[in-house]
Amino acid sequence: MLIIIILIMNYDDIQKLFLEKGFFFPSSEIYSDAPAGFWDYGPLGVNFKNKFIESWRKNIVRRDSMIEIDGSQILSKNVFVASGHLDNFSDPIVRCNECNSVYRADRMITDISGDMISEKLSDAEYDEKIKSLDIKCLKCKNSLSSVSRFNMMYDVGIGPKGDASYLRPETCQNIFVDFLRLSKTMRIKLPIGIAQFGKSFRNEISPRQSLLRLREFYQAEIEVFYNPNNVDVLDEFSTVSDCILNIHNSDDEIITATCNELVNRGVLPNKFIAYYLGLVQQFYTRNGLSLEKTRFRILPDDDRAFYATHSFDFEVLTSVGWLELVACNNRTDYDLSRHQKISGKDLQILDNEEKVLPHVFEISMGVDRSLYSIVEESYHKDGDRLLLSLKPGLSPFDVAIFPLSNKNDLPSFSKQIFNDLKLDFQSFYDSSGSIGRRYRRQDEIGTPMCITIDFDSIENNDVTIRYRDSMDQIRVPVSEIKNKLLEYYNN
RNA sequence: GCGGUCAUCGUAUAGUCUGGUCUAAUACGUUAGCUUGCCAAGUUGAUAACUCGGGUUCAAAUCCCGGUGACCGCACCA
Repeated sequence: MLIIIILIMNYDDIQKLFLEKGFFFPSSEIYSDAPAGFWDYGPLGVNFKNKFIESWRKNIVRRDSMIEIDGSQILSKNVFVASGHLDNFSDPIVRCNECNSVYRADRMITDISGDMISEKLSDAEYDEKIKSLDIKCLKCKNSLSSVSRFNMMYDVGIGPKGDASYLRPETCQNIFVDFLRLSKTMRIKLPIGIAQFGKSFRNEISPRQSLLRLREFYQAEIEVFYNPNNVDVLDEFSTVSDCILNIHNSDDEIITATCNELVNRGVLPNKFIAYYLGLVQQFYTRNGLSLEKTRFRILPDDDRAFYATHSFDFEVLTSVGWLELVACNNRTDYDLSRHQKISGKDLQILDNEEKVLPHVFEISMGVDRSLYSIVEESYHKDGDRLLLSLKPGLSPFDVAIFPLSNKNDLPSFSKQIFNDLKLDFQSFYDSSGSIGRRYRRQDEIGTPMCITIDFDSIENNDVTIRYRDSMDQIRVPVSEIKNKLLEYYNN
């Protein structure tokens, strides 16, 4: 009996795969002053990311007839005055005058005085408290500087005068500030999802773990605008009512049940929210994360972002612990009312004769982290074979084409097949090394099918298709290749 | 940002303590042949590295100082 040992890979193995195969690598790598937290996507990473986003478009955006925008990454200061990021996104910090240790002023005062200190005080109020409590550096006991602000947003000077503006710390603000025009030009009806995929920027104090904590990263966000008086009338709910979710509640219990049961038992507030959580679960299951390793964590009051009334973090269990992939937040009318106030524009729209300021439910996906998690769960060692079992449609290459030998007319015949496929499928041609080696190389980067042309191929006009997961081989006529590929990818 | 540990071909290691045959080695990888012809075989070549800057010294991968980065811990994580 053959025993196949399947070994699970950890963070270091994934990192090595990324670097060696050109998925991702550090930005500005050849310069010694390359800052941490910035990563470039290599050729395989780009293909993989594009396919992941295409799956997001197909299975969420197009499925629900959402509309998509692609907004500017630099936004005006007023956007962030309204959004609250200028106030809430900056931490009050103090610095030791001797050893340069940095502390959060509010937490330090809370720890030492024992009283809860708000993070919303003015700098002068913090200075006052530090002085009256005679707080010194925790490490070297020397005096502390006065309070200053560390804002996680990158500021950008515009034009010769350097007018203040910022790189967006989340993609969704574009959606809110574009809402007025979209509502007037796109004939939208509530509920309507507005989607955006793009870069966000946060000046993390200490980025770590490559793709898991970046200073410049991809988000795929959906803001669902809805009428708060009308949240339970969603026809589509039936498509997820039997979808099973793991809910991790604030009492540290795990509740596993269908969306329908979770609403009926009051674990989830309504069908509207349950529907979108179901969509997220279905999307990730389809793309390779198993239910057993995923959960929605209900965030307790003190853990939620400043704009949210309900928050559910979709998390996945990886070799580095539970990792947040998607933040699902009920932002209510926080954003639109703030933008309405600061901009002075009326952002209400008509919904069945009723004038409403829509509420917003947000599904904010961290793309880089999602890609990492999918690779970690898909990558394993099958005997001595390294195998990346990505789901159909996610692999960097759809198909690889190999002439068995470089003799006779095999290469030119193979090139013809390659040229015939490469516009419709992400194809890869390789003629060097033994055939086994070529198969293994594709296994490791997840290519699900390889086509081999042998000495009989020219005469019979047929090829061998070899499958990644089973290693099975089938013989098909050249005219059948595209059908076989479509059969696999539409499965 | 702080503290600890660390940094050598694409990757994993040797060499560093005790400076000098280090003209930096080995394996895997990559690559060009030969061979083979459906699962990382064999064989002959080739490829490619001392993190960056400064200092000590007759001589630095090796010792000293600083920068940058990585890992672990603290803090941070909208």
